[in-house]
Amino acid sequence: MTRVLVAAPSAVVRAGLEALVASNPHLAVVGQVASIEAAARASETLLPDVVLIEHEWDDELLVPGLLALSAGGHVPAVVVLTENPSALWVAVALRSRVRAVLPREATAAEIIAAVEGAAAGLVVLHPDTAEAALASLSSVQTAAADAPVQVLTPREIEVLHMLAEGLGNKTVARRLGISEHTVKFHVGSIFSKLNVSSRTEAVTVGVRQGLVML
Amino acid sequence: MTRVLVAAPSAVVRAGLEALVASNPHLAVVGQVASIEAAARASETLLPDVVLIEHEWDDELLVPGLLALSAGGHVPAVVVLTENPSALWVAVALRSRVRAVLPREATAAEIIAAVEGAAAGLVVLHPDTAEAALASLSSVQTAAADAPVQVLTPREIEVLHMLAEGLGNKTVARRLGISEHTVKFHVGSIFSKLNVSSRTEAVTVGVRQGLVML
DNA sequence: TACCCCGTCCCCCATTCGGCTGATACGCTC
DNA sequence: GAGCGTATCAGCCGAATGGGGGACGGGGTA
Repeated sequence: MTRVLVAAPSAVVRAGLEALVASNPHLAVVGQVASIEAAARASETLLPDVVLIEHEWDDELLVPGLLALSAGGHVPAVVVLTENPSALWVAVALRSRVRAVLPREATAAEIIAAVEGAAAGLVVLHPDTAEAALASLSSVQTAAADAPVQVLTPREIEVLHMLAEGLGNKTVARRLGISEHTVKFHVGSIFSKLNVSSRTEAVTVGVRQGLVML
Repeated sequence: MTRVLVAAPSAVVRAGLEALVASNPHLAVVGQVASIEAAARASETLLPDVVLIEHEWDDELLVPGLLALSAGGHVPAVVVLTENPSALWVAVALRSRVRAVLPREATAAEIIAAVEGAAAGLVVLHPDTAEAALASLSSVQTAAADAPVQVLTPREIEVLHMLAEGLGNKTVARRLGISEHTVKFHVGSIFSKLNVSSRTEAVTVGVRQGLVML
């Protein structure tokens, strides 16, 4: 019997999830809480195998709670129902105890399967999410959406990597063994090719286009 | 009732998988075949929901068969048991109808969960595989590991998001309806909490720690 | 050869950034 | 009520950033 703890801010959603989970004879709901922080506390006494979390807002806000959930003596698997699971979020989540990420519109069968898979220690993802997440690792850019993928010269990519590390022009210059003026020139070229106007923006665009990986 | 077609070159393995699958009341084995090509043909008449494939050798040899399986009128989900699922193979497989990839040493509970997840249309992976696949996303992952993940205040996260967009302090100030001085204060707080010294570095660390998503 | 792109270097200059020392006010907890 | 954290505001200043301009060599291709 797999023990499930339901966490959702809305009582209606909690009731719905509990009914859905309890309909499966292999699963038992051992408790309901309103937040992931409460789930982390309740986890110590209820000892759930799986914590099923539904939440409303930014995925980032979930991170501290997930860490708290992984910090306790009893570490359950986590299933997250979220609005719009992005690839990067999934990558981060899987480094904690999150084992499944589903969109909130997931069907009953999907949620049941995700909970059971998570209980078995498997990673369960929605196809869209998985494809997006795994697409990032086939580093060869798959023609990013709008822009025809600006081609940076090898030197520019090298510089862009250092920008991503947060290095200043002077440090980049020392590391490449060239003058700071030249670095500024390269940075300027990157800006115009990526159609941005600040080094920080250049990094985000570079990451989005797969030019650099964090 | 989920209809499962078992494909494995070894009769012993087929029998084992059939027993394992049939032990679950939700699953029914509708047939056994010795190869993926045979599975593609049988799929047309047996109409399985899931094809459970166990195979011995290189994963790449499976690709033509997977394509055949996806080419027919009836397209089942596919669960693959393989020797050593590599990240790259997984990425490729998911673009066809493969929904689950497990090592051959997978436990009964894992296989059952994978079949059910695949039937529900979900992607199921073994943690090792998923981790390996997603590890490529972050080549230098030391930051998240050692640091106990500094918790930023909501306001700081808000500011960090705008930094990631490449906005300047002045623009952030206008957007938040606060003074530029206050923005600089928040940025400074972010720096010290994230232990960085430039806005660009703050963004990369924030992304790596899941505080912001690109 | 002439042309273009890449990489290198240089100057000037306005703007921005980051760090410093301060202050006020709100809400929470002890 | 005292203390702490969060959020707000202010001035100051040195350093870094970003955008102009022009110039030189080397490796390709037309």
